[in-house]
Amino acid sequence: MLQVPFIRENKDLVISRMEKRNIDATSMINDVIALDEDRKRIQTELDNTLAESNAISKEIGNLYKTGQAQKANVLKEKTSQLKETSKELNDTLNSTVESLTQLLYKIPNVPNETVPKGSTEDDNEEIFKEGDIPVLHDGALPHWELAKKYDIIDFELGNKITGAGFPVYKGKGARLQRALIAYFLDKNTAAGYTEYQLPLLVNEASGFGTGQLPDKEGQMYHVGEDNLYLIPTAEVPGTNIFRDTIVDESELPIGITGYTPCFRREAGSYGAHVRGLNRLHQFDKVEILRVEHPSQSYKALDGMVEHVKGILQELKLPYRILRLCGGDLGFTSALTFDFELFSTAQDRWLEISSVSNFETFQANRLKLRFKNAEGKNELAHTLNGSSLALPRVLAGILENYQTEDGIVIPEVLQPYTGFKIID
RNA sequence: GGAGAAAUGGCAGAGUGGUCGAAUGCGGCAGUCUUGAAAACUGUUGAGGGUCACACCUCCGGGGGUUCGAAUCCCUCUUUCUCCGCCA
Repeated sequence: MLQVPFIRENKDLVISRMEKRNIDATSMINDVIALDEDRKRIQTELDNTLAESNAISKEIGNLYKTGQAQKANVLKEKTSQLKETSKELNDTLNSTVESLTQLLYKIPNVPNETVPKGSTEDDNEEIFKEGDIPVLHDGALPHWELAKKYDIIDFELGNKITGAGFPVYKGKGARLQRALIAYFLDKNTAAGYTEYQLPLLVNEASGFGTGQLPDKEGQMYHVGEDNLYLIPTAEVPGTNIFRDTIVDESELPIGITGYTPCFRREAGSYGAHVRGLNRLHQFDKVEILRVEHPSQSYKALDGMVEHVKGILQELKLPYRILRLCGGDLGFTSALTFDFELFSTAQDRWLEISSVSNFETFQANRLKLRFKNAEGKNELAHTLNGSSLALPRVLAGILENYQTEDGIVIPEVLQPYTGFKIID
């Protein structure tokens, strides 16, 4: 959620940057400013009424103490009018604040100046590409065929137990998945991130804090009985660690990492592109999150990109990095880099990581602040990224590392799997 | 799930109708002293709105009510603790 003072002081900038998202924000921004002025005006009026009424109450107290009950009773009559006025003003204030808040919920984050204007993923800007695309032997298979051939992932079994999008990993498939999780966590902790194990169900306030609620609740599975949501990403419980907190400037930067399953309803996405591991309702992911001083957050974002690059280099997988265009940029993000892995057997790029700087957009909802050098409380910046999302990395390994003798395990993973080939 | 108790500032903990945004202790910060540190002493130390700055307003788990006036009384929700039940 954007800060009203920021909107007020940077009106033209906000409107022009929103054009990158193909949004004409003019009327929304004007409404925000107008509503905020209303709010201030009503608030002041209410404050004055309350001040008067407080003063009278104090006087009544004194009169009673000095035995002047008659005079006190006269004053009491006066307050009933004030009470009525303040009640009305309070109602007006509440509805104004509510309108303002509802409007602010609808306004996405201001894109960074480097975000290209664009409407679809075709307008994303490729900024880096690395890794050799392997030449596969004749009869190379897509990962869902490989999964069946080597009996390491059973999609039909998942259908039976739960439904589509809940695969069952078996034997070396399960072990490879566990190896990847351990490997990612080790890489992240070696880079200074503190490992966390987080709740997989979150309450409304948490969903609100990171921006999933109120508008995107259809993406999450909801447990109605207890009004809890299954997490779509570790970003939600991980970032909400810091909800309603004021950290000391010396504690920054904060880096945490965590492995969690992720649950996404993915309503409405069906078709050829969701075959196999490409799009699931339940998948595993290792996430990295940072809380940064505003002056350091873009440097930190670059650092996260470099970190993820390092992992993909070690895995020797072909990948590219995209700078997302305004149209593809998430609601809460100011700048996002997507990592895509080339799936050789499918001949297409698969998104495996998304690294974003949210600036103060989440912090404002979370009330995540730090005490700055002047002793003032200031909103911190939050960032996060996948490091990495499991299924598509697994798909990429299966497809890119397949040989006629079986699937070779990348060298860095062998200490984790305990085997060198799936055959 | 049943019965009871509780929720106050970073922490501990007073406060049961008016001058309480809140005693006191610890912690934090600044200063005095010291070569430096510790100790001791002195001062300072919640958040938000509002203002050029003051004033002023709101907040004692959340919401509602009683009252001229609520941290304090009533209702309700949530959470925590204790006992019982169940249980990985």
